Amino acid sequence: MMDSSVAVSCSNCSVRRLCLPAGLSQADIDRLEQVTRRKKLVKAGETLYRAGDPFSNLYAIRSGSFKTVVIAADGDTQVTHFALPGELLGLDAYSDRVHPSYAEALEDSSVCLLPFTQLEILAHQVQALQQQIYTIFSEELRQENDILMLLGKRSADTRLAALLINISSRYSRRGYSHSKFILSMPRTDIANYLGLTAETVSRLFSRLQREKLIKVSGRAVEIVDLVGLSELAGTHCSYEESH
Amino acid sequence: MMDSSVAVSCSNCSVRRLCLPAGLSQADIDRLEQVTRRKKLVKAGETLYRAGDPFSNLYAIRSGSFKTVVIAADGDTQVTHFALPGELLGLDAYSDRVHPSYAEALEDSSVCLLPFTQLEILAHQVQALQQQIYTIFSEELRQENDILMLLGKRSADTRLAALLINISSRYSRRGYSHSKFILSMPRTDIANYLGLTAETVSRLFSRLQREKLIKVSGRAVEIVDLVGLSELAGTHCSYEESH
DNA sequence: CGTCGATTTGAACATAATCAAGGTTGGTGG
DNA sequence: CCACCAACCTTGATTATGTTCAAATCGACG
Repeated sequence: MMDSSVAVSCSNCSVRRLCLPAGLSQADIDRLEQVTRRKKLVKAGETLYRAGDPFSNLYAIRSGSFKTVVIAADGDTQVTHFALPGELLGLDAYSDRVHPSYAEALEDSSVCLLPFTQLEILAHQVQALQQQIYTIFSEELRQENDILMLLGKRSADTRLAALLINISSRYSRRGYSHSKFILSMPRTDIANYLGLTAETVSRLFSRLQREKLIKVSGRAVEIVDLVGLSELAGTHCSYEESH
Repeated sequence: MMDSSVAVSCSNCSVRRLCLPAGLSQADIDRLEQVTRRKKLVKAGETLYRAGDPFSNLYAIRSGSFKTVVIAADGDTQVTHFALPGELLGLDAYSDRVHPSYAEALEDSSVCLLPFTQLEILAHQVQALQQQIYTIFSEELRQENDILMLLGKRSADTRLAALLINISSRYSRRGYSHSKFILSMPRTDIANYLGLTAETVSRLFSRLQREKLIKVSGRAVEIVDLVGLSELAGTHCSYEESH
């Protein structure tokens, strides 16, 4: 890990308000920084961790994006998450001390390493951090609920619409445009995530464009009719979850 | 809450080894009991909490079973969980301080009330409890991954097979037969959970019986060919997660 | 400019949804 | 004890939706 000497500081991190430091006092952030000194660069297509790897760190995404994938006994795979900057990876490994999924960078990315044992000790001393960890766990659970909702809905167009709304709101939360963004993942990953085939996803992009809800050009997406898309998705465009 | 005076003790609870006390010393359990004194009875069809209710307690199921359901903006519902004895309900409410789903008893049930604020304070003092809470959060996340896997798989028979295997292993963990059990939920709930219709689920039960993988009579299920069913489910029957 | 992977599009097919009856089961009251 | 009712479950016929297989096109990159 030749890049581990790179100095990292939460204080001047561009995604700190979305990450663990959110809501912490400057003094607490100073203490947090003592366990988050190391970062790691992961190139597009490389894995951050593999299924079965021992659990030692959580990873906070500084830049780039990842997909997490679980592998069934029969070798079948399922994309379970698309993770964006400020989001945490690896929480689901705690109980087994082993990562149940693998995380692969969708583009060149940078992550902070959070040694969990040290984080645990610090959380014991800093009440606000403890609560922040609970919050992140809980938010993760709630987000999974949303995905379940999405996959439970039968129609394919509803699923894609919901994913676009979801990604849009997450980009907007990062401070980027909520109407124009570049999807970092290929159609096959979107399809796998939504429980569809790549062909169907491609057709849906075409259809949504024909219906003047979005504009697509490869992985570049522009949401033209947010209200219409939200109605299709069934999740009346929720941008209020930002704060 | 007229039943709140009923004395409850973790020490002699039949599901303690599946619940929060798992792995705690007797001394720690004694302390835990001080915050878990109250229990509540919920009749079949009644709700334990509703979506939007303020978060104040976690609920540990002592007996019976529940479904948790999220309601989309368009009124559409999605069953997200079937919860059995020893399992905890309400964890996903932490971040918003509000329950994002409702929990309804599938049969007459009994739960322990765990006031989260008190639990949090105690966890701060008892390291083992703190870790147990992390573990439960993390297990919950991992379980959600399994469900995603399940919904992502295209074929309906695979989904039902996977659910049966999952429920079977959970019953076995409780000490009950893993080959014979009574499903406490109606077909419509199974269908909603699996992203199918009740008719399809009914046909699938018939088909799995015709193929000699199971025997069904209403809600009573017997798994005849566990290996065959596991192969269909794709999750090579995992009973090793018990300990 | 050529190559390879990713994407789009088309046509035939499969799977599960929908619509529509029947058939069970358990609880209630005569 | 039996009749009745209301949920719940099963089964069949038809239809809709998404998959599969196949081929053409696009686009990044050497």
